[in-house]
Amino acid sequence: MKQKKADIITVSKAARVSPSTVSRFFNHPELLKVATRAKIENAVKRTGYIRNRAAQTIHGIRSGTIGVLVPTLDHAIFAEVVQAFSEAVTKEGFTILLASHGYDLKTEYAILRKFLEHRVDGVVLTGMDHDEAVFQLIDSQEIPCVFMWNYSEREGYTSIGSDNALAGRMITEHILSLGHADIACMFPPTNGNDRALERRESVLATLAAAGISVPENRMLETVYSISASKRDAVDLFSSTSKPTALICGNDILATGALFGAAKCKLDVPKDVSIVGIGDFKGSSDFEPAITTVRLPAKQIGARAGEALVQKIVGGNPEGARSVHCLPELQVRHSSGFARGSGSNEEEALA
Amino acid sequence: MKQKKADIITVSKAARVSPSTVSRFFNHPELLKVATRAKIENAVKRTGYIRNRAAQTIHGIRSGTIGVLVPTLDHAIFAEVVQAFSEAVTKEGFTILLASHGYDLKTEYAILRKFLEHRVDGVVLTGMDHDEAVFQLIDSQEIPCVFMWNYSEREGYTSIGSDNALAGRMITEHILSLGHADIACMFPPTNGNDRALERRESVLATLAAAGISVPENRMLETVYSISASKRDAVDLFSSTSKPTALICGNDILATGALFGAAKCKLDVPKDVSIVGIGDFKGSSDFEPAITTVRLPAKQIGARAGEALVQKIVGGNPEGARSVHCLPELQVRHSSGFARGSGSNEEEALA
DNA sequence: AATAGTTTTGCAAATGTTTTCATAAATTTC
DNA sequence: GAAATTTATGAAAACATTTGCAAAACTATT
Repeated sequence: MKQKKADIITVSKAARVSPSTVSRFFNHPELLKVATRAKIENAVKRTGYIRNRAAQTIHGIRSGTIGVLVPTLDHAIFAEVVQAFSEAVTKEGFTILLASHGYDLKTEYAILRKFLEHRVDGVVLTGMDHDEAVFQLIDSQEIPCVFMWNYSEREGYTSIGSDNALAGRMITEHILSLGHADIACMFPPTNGNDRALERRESVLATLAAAGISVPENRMLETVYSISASKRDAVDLFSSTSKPTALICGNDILATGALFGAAKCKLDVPKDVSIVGIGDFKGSSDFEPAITTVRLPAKQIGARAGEALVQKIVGGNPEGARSVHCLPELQVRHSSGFARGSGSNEEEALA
Repeated sequence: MKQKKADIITVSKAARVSPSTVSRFFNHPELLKVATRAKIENAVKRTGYIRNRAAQTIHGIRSGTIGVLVPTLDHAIFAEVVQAFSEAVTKEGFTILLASHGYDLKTEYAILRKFLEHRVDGVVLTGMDHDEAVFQLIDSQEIPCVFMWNYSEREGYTSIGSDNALAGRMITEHILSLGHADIACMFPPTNGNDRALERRESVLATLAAAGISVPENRMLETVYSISASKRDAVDLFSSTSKPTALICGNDILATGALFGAAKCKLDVPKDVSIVGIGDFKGSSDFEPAITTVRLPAKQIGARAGEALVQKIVGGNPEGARSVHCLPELQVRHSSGFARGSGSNEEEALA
């Protein structure tokens, strides 16, 4: 029996009431008599009816969806942010439409358009580095929008995240405070990735301010992967003159670098200090535990979710202010005093 | 100027054609004269019109969305599967609706219903362990559906994934082949997680078949986290009689266990062999590289995506057959011969 | 230049809901 | 127990599209 999918009319017939009454059953049940409610409830069961949000949406009712746009889910950190975001908005009844652009800003624009075709109630984008068309589209469509991951003071937009430049400065100052002067850096490619760019620039600037410059061959550009960073670290550590410290643009690179050091039989932190940025999931349990700057991914995701929901249901699209989730230096065991810097100090807890 | 959002009528007026013509411009452009196309194209630009998929959807046209349901994105492995899936279906013009149920089967059912309200064109679920109502709903709604991650021969459903029991057997046989008899196990809680359950059962069964039973205190139930598994491993390794091998239900647990071993100054694999299941991202680069059974997450995600698209656009909902993505033993450096093996031959009756 | 044949376009109905307004039913009040 | 209220329900318009059908505008043919 090829019965068509039940619609509200099917239900209304089965319950011997009008379609409007069935609609009210779902949207304003308190307006119905208990008896009528029961009849309809029963009819819904029998017919297997499932409401059609598409049909509701064309009445200007919210679609109940939020578009989430990240570079990739392959980096655990974004997955974590998305998970936290998702939990925050699910609680309020929203479902997320998810897509990744692979660091391609044109793709990002195309996806945003697609989200708008689906009439999402709001969107979250990652970072502040976007095609100009993206900003224009957001403005012209007046769609509630939050930028997450970076904190930025760009006028007229809400961003929820951390200040990556600050994070870069913090980790660098930590390394400097340990007396290091012979420092190498390892950062991911920065195009389409303003987070990485800001970190690198501020690390370099902080070093420069301390009178330290990083020579070309100590400045590694390494794709985001443990195997690549392990390989590059092995190369670095195999050279005759090793640096006393390696600052990595994120904890994945630091992890790989630590494996590289282990492979080269280097003792961390005695022979070399290795630090990251991000404080990813395994970082604190690593042996040795990784010194890093914590960027509170879960908090960022959750806050971004709340802020966006606020914009959507709170009605005041200007409402949510940007919030800066402060980075926190986590001094652990992968960093120590520079080789031959003064005497053999004990580990100093700050 | 508070101009309302442009709809197809706004465009039709701007282009001085009828709404139907505008509709055709998008859906069957080849039916229009070049001149008309140009007029409309121009009008679309001027008005900033964005198509409304919700309105299309109520005509029975596909919504262009696929519902993806995973336990959580916090486990990198699921994020990876989702990423691969997403890439596969995005290529075909679909957008994904993503939600996680946190291993709660009732929540999963609720989310599935929500997906159906959004009139997704298809759904992917993780694993084969679901509320009976979930299967009923899928059957009654005749929605294209693929189960990913596990391979199963359950009649009438398409599953794309690996055989977890086989994976468990493979890693156990490897450990046995190295002469281990004093074996501990560490598995995550198994409720709502058939993958973990199948692995554990088959590991235990394989050991039993070899005449080895795992005493209560060597059978660890550890939540999926590096810190928990590190802690539990430290406890295990601190006891007076250490096992010669530890089989972990997944690579995250194995990673934590390796850190635990490092903390206890144990040499892996000389003092103890530690193996996992999954072959997660960092596993091959870990020091020592982790012996594990590879479950091809990327492949599973991609295949699942292709299969589902096939079901949706290919029209034949029965079309896509289940596919088994074979697990592969990866022998690396975290496993070795048992301490003092050779003299340790217990009664081996088969 | 009239006719037949095509191609292009518009009209109007249809899609599955919600909502306003009006009416019918139930309840309260005197 | 009838009138006045209040509450519950239905009819019909509205939402943003698509599409079958018919009319209009071209082309080709003679």
